[in-house]
Amino acid sequence: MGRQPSAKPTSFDIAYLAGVSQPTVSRALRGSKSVSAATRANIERIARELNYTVDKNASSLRSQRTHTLALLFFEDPTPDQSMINPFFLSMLGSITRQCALRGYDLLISFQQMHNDWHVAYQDSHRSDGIILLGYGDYQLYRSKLEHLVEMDTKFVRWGSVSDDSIGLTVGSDNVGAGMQAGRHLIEIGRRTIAFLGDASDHAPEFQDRYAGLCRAMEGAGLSPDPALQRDAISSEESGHAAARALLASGRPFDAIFAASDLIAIGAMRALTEAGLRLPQDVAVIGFDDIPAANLTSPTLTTVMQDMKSAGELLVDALLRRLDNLPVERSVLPTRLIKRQSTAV
Amino acid sequence: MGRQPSAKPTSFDIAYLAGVSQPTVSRALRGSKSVSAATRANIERIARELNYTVDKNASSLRSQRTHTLALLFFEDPTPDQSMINPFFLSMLGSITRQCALRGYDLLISFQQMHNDWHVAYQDSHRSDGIILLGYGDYQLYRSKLEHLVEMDTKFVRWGSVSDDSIGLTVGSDNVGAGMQAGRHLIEIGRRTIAFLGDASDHAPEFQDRYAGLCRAMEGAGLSPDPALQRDAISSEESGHAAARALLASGRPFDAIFAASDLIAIGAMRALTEAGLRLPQDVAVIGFDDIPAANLTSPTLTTVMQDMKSAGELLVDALLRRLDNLPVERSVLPTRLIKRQSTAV
DNA sequence: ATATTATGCGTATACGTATACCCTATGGTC
DNA sequence: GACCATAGGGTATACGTATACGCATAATAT
Repeated sequence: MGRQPSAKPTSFDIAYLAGVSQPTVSRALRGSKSVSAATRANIERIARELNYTVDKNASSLRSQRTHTLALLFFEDPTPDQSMINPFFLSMLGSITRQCALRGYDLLISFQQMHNDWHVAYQDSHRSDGIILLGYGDYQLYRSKLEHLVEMDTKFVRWGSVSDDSIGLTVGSDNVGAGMQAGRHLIEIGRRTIAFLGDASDHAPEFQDRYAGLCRAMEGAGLSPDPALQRDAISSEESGHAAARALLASGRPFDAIFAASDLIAIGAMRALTEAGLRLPQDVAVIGFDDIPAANLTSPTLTTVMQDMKSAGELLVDALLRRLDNLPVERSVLPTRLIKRQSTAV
Repeated sequence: MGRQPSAKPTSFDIAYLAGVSQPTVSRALRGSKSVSAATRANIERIARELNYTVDKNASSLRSQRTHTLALLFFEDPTPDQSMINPFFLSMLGSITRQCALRGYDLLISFQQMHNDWHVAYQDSHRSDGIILLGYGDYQLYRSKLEHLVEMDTKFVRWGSVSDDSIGLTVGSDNVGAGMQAGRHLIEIGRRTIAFLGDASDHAPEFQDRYAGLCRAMEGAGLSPDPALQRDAISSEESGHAAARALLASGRPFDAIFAASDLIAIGAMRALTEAGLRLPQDVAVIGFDDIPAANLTSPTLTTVMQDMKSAGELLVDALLRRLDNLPVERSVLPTRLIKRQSTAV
């Protein structure tokens, strides 16, 4: 529209045109009720005509609120590689959308985890709070989290929601998800179910999924065989190696529950290479429902996490934390997506 | 380390402790050479001890430079879906890394394209410049770009680097890539090569890839058959539909060059469903080298774009533009990744 | 020895907004 | 008719940093 090619208008310009003072402009545009309706309407009209925008820096400096959140990925195995776990990417979409809805900007960083996050983002007033995402070495992670808590950094994280978790956490019901997967495999007649994924306390989410599987099996009168659990981190290679090791052990099994789709995909490759038929010989279930899960052959049955709610809850929890409102951990239900890899 | 639990230190605090004035602190920390080495060292030491960080808002307000870039995705087909083209995600990784290296923060948004970007990011001093990414309706896109140019918004975009392109552009050598793909198919003995992808000027990148294919064929004495080109947007469904239509036409072909991996994957599914053997009956080449390309069966031969350089060049070009340095469009070479879908 | 320039730093102020505080005119209360 | 509350908006100032300018002192030139 009719826009001045001149310098950017300030609240003083508007004030002058409206015949009021600058603070009145500020009040009017921020919705203060101590401005008459007529004055406000006039100011808003002029602001629109001039294409006025509040200067973010000045506003943040004065109010000490940036209306910006920082999203940080924590993932240690691939410092240089641009390969990001596809699961987190769909989370990213969800979070950006929610930030936009709530009127917040989103700053993102894939940098390696270091101790200076509070400095880099909060102390320098780049963002009001931090969202943490990522798998990785949980022990290392944990010490960093403790540091953040100590520094009184405002943050929320995605992860395993257990009692001892540090800071404010939002996550899926991993135990429940494990049960879903286990029950489904049992329903289709499988009795000896292997689990691929780190079950130590280095990876609480995987641990929970395994616990859920075990509970489902016990509920059906089956006893989980610890020898059928193999460690794996969330990568295709790791899944491939774990499945090969399992096969090499000679221990029979008729199903695999993998702690992530990447693991499952690697495992399926190993099984196929070993001449096994899927799902007749071995049924496979993954976790995350990444896009590739629908492309494998057979297509992969998996547990889908509620990404849409995840982003909403993460952002909402963090904003409540910033406002010092009461806020509790959230646990999200999951959904089983049945595909060919368990279709008998 | 020994950190005051009190309010955040300012440059005045440092100045007081160092026995100098606040501006000297600012100069010292910003590397001005009109500060003696001794004074600077002392100031830096105190700043470190106090865990001092420059306040981003105050700094940006005063200097009128935010040291922040905004990354905007433009993709119209899926306004609500969180499904993002995997290709752009690897670009995202590359860009974030480069921003970090250059000392810039990255603001990201997946919002729908609208006319107010300059307002939302540049005019409000949220960022110094904008990076545009995305496929989509090019005609619509084009009008928006013209608007940005008119508003003197500082931006750079990823796309087809042709003479009439608007604004500063960085992109792959799509014509050259098409030639690479075509030559490879010809080398393995294919003569009737189909192309799946929009070849109209709605999608200049796809158009260029098709042009490269045609040039390769003509160079080998073959004449491209226009009937073997079928429109498709970058999605699996679209690729599936296009391939089915091609099969239904009854026109024989022994190879497909798809304008993107997603299209190729959809096409492979259609071919398999039709009982054709890959690559014996039909060889397939995709584009982008998304992670899933290595998971299909057969694994997909594809053209890889140089993501690492892409991020570097985009960021570098934009920063040069911000500094009013001379900057030109860049064209990046591509690399053919041979996999099973063309292994005869 | 005087003029000249560079070095190192302090003084003053601008960046644009938000908010605490104060003031003026109403209107209603007894 | 003196009294107080309220609406509506002005005045002053703070947020923390960066930069134009000026002014010494010291270094160099002539």
